[in-house]
Amino acid sequence: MAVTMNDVARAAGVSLKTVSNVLNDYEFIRPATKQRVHDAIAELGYEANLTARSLRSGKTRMLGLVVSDLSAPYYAELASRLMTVASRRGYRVLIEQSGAAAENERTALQGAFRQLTDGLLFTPLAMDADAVASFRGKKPVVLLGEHIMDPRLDLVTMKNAEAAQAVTAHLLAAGRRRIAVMGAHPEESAGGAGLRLRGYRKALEAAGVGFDPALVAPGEWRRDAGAAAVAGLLDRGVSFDAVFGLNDAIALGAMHELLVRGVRVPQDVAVAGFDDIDEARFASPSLTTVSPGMDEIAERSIGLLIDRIEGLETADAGVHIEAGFVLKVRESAP
Amino acid sequence: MAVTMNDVARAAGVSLKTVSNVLNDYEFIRPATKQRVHDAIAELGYEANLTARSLRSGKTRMLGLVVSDLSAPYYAELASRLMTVASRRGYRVLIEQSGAAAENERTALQGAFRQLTDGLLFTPLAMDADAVASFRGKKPVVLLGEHIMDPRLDLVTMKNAEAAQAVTAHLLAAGRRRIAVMGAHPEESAGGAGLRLRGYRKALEAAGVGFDPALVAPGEWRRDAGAAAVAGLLDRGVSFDAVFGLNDAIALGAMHELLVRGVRVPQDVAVAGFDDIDEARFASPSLTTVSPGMDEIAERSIGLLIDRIEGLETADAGVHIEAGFVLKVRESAP
DNA sequence: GACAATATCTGCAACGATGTACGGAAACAG
DNA sequence: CTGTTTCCGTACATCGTTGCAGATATTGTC
Repeated sequence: MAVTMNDVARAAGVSLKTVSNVLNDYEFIRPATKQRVHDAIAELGYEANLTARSLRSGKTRMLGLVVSDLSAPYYAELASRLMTVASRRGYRVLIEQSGAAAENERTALQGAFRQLTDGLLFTPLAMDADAVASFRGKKPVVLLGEHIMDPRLDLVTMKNAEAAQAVTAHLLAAGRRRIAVMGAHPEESAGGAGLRLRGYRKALEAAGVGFDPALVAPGEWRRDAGAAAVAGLLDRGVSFDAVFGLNDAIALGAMHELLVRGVRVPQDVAVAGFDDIDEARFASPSLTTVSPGMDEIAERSIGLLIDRIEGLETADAGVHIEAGFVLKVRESAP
Repeated sequence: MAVTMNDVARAAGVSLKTVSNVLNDYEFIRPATKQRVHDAIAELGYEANLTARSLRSGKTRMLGLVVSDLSAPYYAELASRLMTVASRRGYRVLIEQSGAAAENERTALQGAFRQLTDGLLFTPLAMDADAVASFRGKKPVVLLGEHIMDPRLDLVTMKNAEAAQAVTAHLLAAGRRRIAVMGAHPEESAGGAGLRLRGYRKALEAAGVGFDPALVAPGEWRRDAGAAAVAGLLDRGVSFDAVFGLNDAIALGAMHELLVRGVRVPQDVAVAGFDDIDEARFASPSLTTVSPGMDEIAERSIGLLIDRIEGLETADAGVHIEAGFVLKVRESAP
């Protein structure tokens, strides 16, 4: 049987409530009593029962993080940072994988997962703004990374369109004219894919280069999908002199398939990605990409969420935070 | 205010306890009453309060996973699979990053994290068997991946030494004689590094090739450490014709540095790793490595842990499970 | 038809903390 | 020295569930 507050109270010769008051930094306690309580706690090795505390207080001091797949490098790196930042403010992060399925996203917003957490960092991939707004419930939700620009919802995002435009412009500036895009999500309106694609088209337009739908390859944001997309284009005989992967995993998969097929990178085809995961730096050739400021995103999203939870942020409308980006020019597209 | 069991009881015209009994599959309930309760639950949209349930029952239905750093690809991929497997048995996984620091590993074993979980999957990097055994407490702990062969402790591992030996033997068979090893942890006795290193030496011995300490580069298991290790060897003028990274991240970082320096892989130096993370398949050249059967590890470690928690596994001594391995020969070391 | 055995349901206490309300002591004003 | 204010500490109820023990209904046995 674990040591309870009652045991501490008895040992310190005070009431149970006084122990509770000491632990909760209640103002009016004589230093002497406070000391006695602390001594008793140390002596007995008391640790507060978090479950009981949660039941009574209604707070769990856990944040929920909903991503499609934790094995995706971007999410893994993000989750790692989020956990570190959260712990500095005394919170833990509980992760849920949605597999990008609308049903799983809904249960994450409403079900048991929600109960276990005081607030949610949510990466909506299948749900749209209206669905999120109607299912989100009362506890704070901060949308992450994607770009559902809904005035009702808090959002921490990156400059998806601008960054994608910058990458594309970089490829164009290097003389590339037939830039294949990989990882488009045709039936998805929300989500970064659409915005990044928009940035791509805007860059083309600005450069006076025509948009060719044949160069747009749909696919999930995984290495194997990138490889498959390249294989598809090559097999169909579509010609292209650059690949823009809508995220790094896709770009790296694409680059691999190009090299396997004997296509030289960057001489024959330049390759660029999006996210600047650690792997991008160490790929061969190293991957040109855009860094969305993950540290800033982690810091500010956790900050906003906890501020909402603790009532420090009280804006009625959604708070929108957009992190900056940095183009990282490397060997794959100099 | 959320709907409670009491509300359901009132709506169904039964006692609170009967609702509880229905939810806990108590045997003696008339089908008719059971139906009424279920109807009331559906009508009111009742969901059990997990915190209250935990407080009363002492179970959280959460498993703890302690790894050094979730952004390490191996751990990210493992965590993802573990979560999926656990959810099939009705458990969630709460992750804690230890940073490979002994102090953090200890608090994960004893502190608040422990309270929140019914059992632990623990990757000890800094602690040794005795420390784990003495701090582990009463709830089940299954050691993961490393090779603290302690008869007191449950353990799911891979064939570290054998697999490392196989990789090294493969390099030797290809005619490599000066095989640099990267990622050694000199002052660590527990942990996979030592075992993998042992496998390496065993292979050398079996082939009658002398062991050269100058070829052993210490370093953390990250890409940048691999790159730094290669840089160190090259700068010191140490000659070598192969690199064995004690994990894939190290090997990939090493390979990157080699290529940057104009060393051809595999012609001049062959490179092999350990773990078979997804990235290894898509690297260029693709990375020869050994697959430790991650699916099997995930499946069996979760299985063992939950069996312990639920009292289905009652062996007094530690259960030891060793997953098989498969050598994946790819371009970096054909 | 009486008694035991079994099935079905219920009430109360408890898990371990916190919120509210209040009582007594000390400090201060007049 | 009384009355008010400020400190300090306590008792009791409560969060929403489950374990235990028991009450009541139903069935079976002879």
